[in-house]
Amino acid sequence: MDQCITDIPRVRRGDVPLPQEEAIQRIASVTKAFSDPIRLKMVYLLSKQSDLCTCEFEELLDLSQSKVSYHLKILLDAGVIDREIHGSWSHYSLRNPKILEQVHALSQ
Amino acid sequence: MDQCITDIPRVRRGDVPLPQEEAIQRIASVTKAFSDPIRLKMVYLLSKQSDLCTCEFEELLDLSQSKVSYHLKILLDAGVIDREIHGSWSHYSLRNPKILEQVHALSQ
DNA sequence: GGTGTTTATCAACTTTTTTTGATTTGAATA
DNA sequence: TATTCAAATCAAAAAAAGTTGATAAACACC
Repeated sequence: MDQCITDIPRVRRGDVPLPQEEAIQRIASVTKAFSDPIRLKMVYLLSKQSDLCTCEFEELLDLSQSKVSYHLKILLDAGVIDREIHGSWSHYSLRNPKILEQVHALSQ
Repeated sequence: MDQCITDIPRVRRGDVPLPQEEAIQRIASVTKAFSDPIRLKMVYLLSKQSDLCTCEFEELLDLSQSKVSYHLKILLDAGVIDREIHGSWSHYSLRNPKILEQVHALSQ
């Protein structure tokens, strides 16, 4: 057989320590928040318009009210966006206004 | 009622142009690739050990062969990793060695 | 050729995520 | 107080993603 690049097996269990499971889960919850097209569009809209309420997402993305609430909650729980309540309205904004650039950098 | 921060409705469909659906989908495929704990660990391992074959992921993460192949394919299809075939072995490496830092920056 | 190794793929199943429509909650207004 | 409006929540259904064990393909070695 062709010589493998290096000897095999080269690394065994325990050779490379992994991060804490908790740290992995935290990162996964954030990347998961960005992994849905609807939520990416929401983040995009917030990067152009720094403050939007639920009904504006409905209007801009042509989505049902419960669908909008569902996705906003995922972004909120992941810490991607913040909510400010004014009367009956919920206003959302990006916690980090530069986040979209960082997401975009992942796919370059 | 409390005065809303601004008049409503403030923005309507078409007011904020969205990126092409295709561009959104491409970004989503990358963020989705990073949204699973197993795949995050794989990327982490590759950031510490620049080249690993399928069976090494099995050993290091204590996972079945088909599960490892399944997750590696998702990372490969998203363009996160590259594959080099040597005989019967498939060797994987990060397309962008700094990608883990960028992923980590998302959750800061 | 026959055997063993590494890896990918497949189909069936399980789990998770998303969607949908209805209901509930809280607040403003007539 | 009754009504209306914005938004969250719920339960059921649908869709997507992940897991599992088996099979297949490609290669090396005897």
